[in-house]
Amino acid sequence: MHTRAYYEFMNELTHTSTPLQTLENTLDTTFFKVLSEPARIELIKHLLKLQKADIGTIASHMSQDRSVVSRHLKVMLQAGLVTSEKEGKHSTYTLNGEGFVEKLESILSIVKQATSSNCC
Amino acid sequence: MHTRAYYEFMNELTHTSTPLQTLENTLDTTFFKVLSEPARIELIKHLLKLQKADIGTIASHMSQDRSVVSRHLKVMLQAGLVTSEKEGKHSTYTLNGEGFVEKLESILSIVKQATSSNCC
DNA sequence: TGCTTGTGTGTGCATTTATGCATATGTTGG
DNA sequence: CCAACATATGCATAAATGCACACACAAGCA
Repeated sequence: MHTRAYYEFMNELTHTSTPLQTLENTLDTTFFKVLSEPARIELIKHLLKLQKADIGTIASHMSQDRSVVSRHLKVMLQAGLVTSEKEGKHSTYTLNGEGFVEKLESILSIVKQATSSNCC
Repeated sequence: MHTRAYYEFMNELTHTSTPLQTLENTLDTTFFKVLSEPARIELIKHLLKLQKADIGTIASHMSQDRSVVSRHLKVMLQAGLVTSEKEGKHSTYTLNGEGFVEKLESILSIVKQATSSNCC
C-alpha cells in the first residue's frame, strides 16, 4: 500500500527546476519532522531488525503503547518511509529502505548544488 | 566561531561502530529537528542567497521578528549548520555548507549500510 | 564623558502543536 | 457472538513558536 504522499515524493526525485526552487521543494519539512522524533528513530531501528512486523510485535519492544506506535507509523506511512500490508487480521509494516535512501540522495544532491559557489 | 556541538558532530563523521549503533548515533534527532521548521528552511534559503549577513538584513526578508530569527540562528549554530562572526557592532552569519553536506553524506552512508540486506 | 542610536540577545506570555496514555471504536477471523 | 488486533478519540502535559518588550553592548557624536 502506498499513500498519495509517497507517489508525490517519488515524483520529486525526477523533478528538476532552478536550484533554489528545487531546494525549497526538496527540503520539505515533513520528511525531517518524521525523523526528529526519538520514538520514530527507535521504530526505524526495530523495523531494520525485524524486517517486517505487526504493531503488537513492535510495541512489545518499546515502552510506548500500541496506539502510540500506530500513530507514529501512520505519520511515517504518509511520509513514505514505511509501507504497510494487510494480511487478514494483522497489518505488517516494512521500512521503505529504498525510498529512504533515494530521498536522502535527492536532498544531498540539491544541497550540494545549492551550496556550490556558482549557484546563486 | 564553532560550538562544542559542531566539533562533536564533526567527530561523528570519522566515528565507526556496528551499523545499528552507528545509525542510532548518526540519526540524532537534533539535526533533523533543526530542518523540520519551515522558518529555518527559509533562513537557509536566505543565507544561500546572501552568503553572509547580519540578523537585521535576514529578518528584513522574513516576516518574523529579529528576536525570533536570532533564536532560530542560535539553534542552527548549536547544530553546526551555520557559523557566526563578530565584526564590531554586527554579527554576521554564514551557512556551513560543507558541514551540511558532510552531515548528510554520513547519514546517507549509514542508512545505506543499515538497509542493505546483509546488515542485521 | 555622557547621551543616543542601532544591533543582537534574553525573557515572559499566549498559542499552537505533538506526545503519551487511556479508552473507545472498528474490523477481521474463529 | 466473541476474541484479537489495529486504529481513532479525548485529555493532560510538555515543548516550540511568534510576539512584544526589556536588556546588553558597541559606535558615533556633542
